[in-house]
Amino acid sequence: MSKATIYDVARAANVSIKTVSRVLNGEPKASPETRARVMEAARTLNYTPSLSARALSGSRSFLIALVSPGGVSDNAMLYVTELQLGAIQACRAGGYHLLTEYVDLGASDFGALTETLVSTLRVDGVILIPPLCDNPQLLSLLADRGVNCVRISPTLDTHGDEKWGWGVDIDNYQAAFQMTRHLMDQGHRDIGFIQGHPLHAAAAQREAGYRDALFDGGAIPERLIQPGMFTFDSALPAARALLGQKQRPTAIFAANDSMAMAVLSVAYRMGIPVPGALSVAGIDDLPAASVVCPPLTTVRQPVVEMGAAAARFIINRTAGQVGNYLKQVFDHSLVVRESTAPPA
Amino acid sequence: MSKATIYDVARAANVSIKTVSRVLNGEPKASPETRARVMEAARTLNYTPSLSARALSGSRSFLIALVSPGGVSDNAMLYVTELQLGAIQACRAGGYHLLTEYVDLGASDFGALTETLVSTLRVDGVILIPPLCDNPQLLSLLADRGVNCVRISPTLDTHGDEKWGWGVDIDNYQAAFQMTRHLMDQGHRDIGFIQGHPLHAAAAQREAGYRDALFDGGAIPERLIQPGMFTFDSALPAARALLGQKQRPTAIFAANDSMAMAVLSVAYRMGIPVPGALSVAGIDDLPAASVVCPPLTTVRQPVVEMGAAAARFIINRTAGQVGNYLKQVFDHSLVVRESTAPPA
DNA sequence: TTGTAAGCGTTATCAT
DNA sequence: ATGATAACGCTTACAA
Repeated sequence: MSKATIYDVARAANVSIKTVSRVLNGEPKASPETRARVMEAARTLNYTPSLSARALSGSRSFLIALVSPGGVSDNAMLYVTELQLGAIQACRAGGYHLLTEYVDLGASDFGALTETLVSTLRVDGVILIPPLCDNPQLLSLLADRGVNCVRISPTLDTHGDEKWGWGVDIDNYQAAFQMTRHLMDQGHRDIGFIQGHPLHAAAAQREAGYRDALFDGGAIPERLIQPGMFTFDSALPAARALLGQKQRPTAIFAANDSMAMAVLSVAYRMGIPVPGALSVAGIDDLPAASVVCPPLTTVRQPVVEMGAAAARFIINRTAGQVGNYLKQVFDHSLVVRESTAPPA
Repeated sequence: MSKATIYDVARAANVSIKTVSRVLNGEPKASPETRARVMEAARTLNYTPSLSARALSGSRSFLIALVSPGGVSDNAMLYVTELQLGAIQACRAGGYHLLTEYVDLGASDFGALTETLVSTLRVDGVILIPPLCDNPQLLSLLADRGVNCVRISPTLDTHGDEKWGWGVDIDNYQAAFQMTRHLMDQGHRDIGFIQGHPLHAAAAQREAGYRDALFDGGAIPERLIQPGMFTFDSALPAARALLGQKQRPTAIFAANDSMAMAVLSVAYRMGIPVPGALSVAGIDDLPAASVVCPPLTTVRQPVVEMGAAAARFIINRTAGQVGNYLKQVFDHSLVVRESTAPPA
């Protein structure tokens, strides 16, 4: 009924608690016979070790914190759910558990957050969601305390310094390049672009991919490029500017899905049929992307896998394995749905 | 640099560790003077107590687990993010932390999950997302171990038995009733309805609200009511059935937003203008609801608040306060956007 | 290969 | 009002 302890197992298996500990932690020294006896005892007693006790005594807490920026209401944040799913799966596989914490970017006390993470929780690592993963203050606070950080789609250039943590990302340049080429393959030449948040490196990389793909011999008229902030609302004026031109583009490529949906919305209001008179594309493959009308052509990031890789990195690192790569780049894939078609 | 312990604080304040513990836990017996000295010492030392140590020694772990069903890819699950946000906020306010766990509904070992929650993590409570919150096996496993459960939008009737946990919900009947009336106020009489998952009590309650509002004197032709499962895909055939009728309804009310979006999608493909020739409404106010074309009229649940209330309940419960209410019903609100309008 | 004993940093039980 | 001291359940030296 009440929880079994290591002593109960030791007694049942007729060994010392140390032996139980050894067996359960997979340490080498233990005779197969003893090992079997201990395993058996643990199973029948329904024993699972106490995390608190392990953490208090050992050097690991078996806890990973996923830290997201609070106060973000845009649905761009939705991929966090998938990231979390991947992280949880990896945690389970490694006997770890995932804590979720939010930080308000505005009036936030990164010092207190760090203290909580390090002293109270003693987490074995932290997964940072953008734009937290690019906050130099938070990053250095964590680095000073020796916390393993994994940054999701990191922007801030760490100049190869490992102390700033490890990162997972896709090749944003290639993703945008390929999407632009997809549009061009369909016959589009007048392709508008809505930029992402200027402080986010992914934004610049995506714009570069667009520019390089489109350039291909001729200069790009600046009227085709409009500013955005990665949010739905920020793309509304950009879409209006693009679609209000006398010679309006036959396609618009937004730097992410939230903004592409804004384009869809503006086109809808202006009575411009998509993809009949306008093709629209984004990047991210948000859950909503397949549900809007028409379903959005976009680039899919393996977000679940990225979350799992992030957690795995921390787990391996804590277990002593030293992965010395500073960033892992994942494969993306073009998802062609109905929002893109050859121009009329 | 390295973490301060209660001993460091005791030494700095020139008291015993017990006194430090007392002061920090707000226990009554402590002279104001001593209290001030301890607080001061704790502040300057940047001391935060170790969760592991507290959990190991005391009766609380300061941990709450949010358990979601895994393998759910429908965007209906998106409100979990908001629920989580609320729960985290409440946790922070109470010195708690939120763990997230997933369970695969298919091949899931609820016993192992329970053991992890109870023995390994020793969580102070569990928040259960539908349809987990209605799984009798899991529920009784947790109840047997004395785990505080909070069920989100619970379905399974617990006949007022407190051991099955507490619940948070909205008044689904009223929500559907009001939405139907909104449609009727606009002049609609031929209002189609897409049902929710048959095993989910909210589905039945919403249907009842719809029926009662619409009935109002005359019987409801069964052709107006089509089956659905709360998912986008499940509502596609239902929408087609409704819109394929010679005398098609002038409005469709889907039991949730995911399905309402499916209606939008089918109408789009059939060339039926919304809201010109068809009004569409849902329930939930998913993040995507405001982004689709046209923006969806729906019912908003205070999901963030519900998450916070769930966590708060567990925290208060663990702290000894006995809230003996079995369910808290939150206010919903009609969100009228552009997908509903008077019939032509 | 196995066992003993000493922490880990708290809370809780007694005294004082 | 305050302080020793014993748990709590484990890992980690250090022996045997």
